[in-house]
Amino acid sequence: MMNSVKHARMERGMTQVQLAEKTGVTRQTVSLIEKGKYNPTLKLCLSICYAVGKSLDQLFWVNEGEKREENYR
Amino acid sequence: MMNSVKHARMERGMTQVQLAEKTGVTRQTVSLIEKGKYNPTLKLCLSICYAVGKSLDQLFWVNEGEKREENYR
DNA sequence: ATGTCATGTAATATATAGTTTACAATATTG
DNA sequence: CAATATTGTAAACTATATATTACATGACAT
Repeated sequence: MMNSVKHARMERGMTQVQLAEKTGVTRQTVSLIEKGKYNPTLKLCLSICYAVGKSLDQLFWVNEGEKREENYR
Repeated sequence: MMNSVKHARMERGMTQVQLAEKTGVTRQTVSLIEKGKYNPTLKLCLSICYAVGKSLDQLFWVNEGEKREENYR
């Protein structure tokens, strides 16, 4: 469950605590999401998007060698 | 929690049952998500994306009068 | 009319996302 | 170095996403 939340957050010069406050969630939750150790809710994903000024695709779409289905698009 | 899952599914000529099977989830879950009554997991959102051949932004980004934060982008 | 098919929805149960508290580890800065 | 800020992580708890079973309804054939 890789994502680019950490990169986007640091671009904005935000700390995990600040992002957590802004998204109404705990610092631990932010940490685990950045580490890819859990599977956030869509609502939370959107909150994070708003907080760091990125879209869902920019933050959570896995472009690399990830397990995207072969017959996509 | 509006989204365009239903529209995308019908474009593909899929039934709720088929989408449910393809995403490894229950028909009821698909129904509730389409009705906007539930807040799916990122993993499930991605499964749905793959199944109907759309991106996260295309399916789950709320462009309309939704509560997107004023200072986005 | 009757028989499927696709969908909406409710009740109860289970898995897991997110909280709380707490401590450790690693920057970072004086 | 010491002091402080930032992050990683663990255990026990709470909230909620999802499963299971079940019933109801409308569409559309036959």
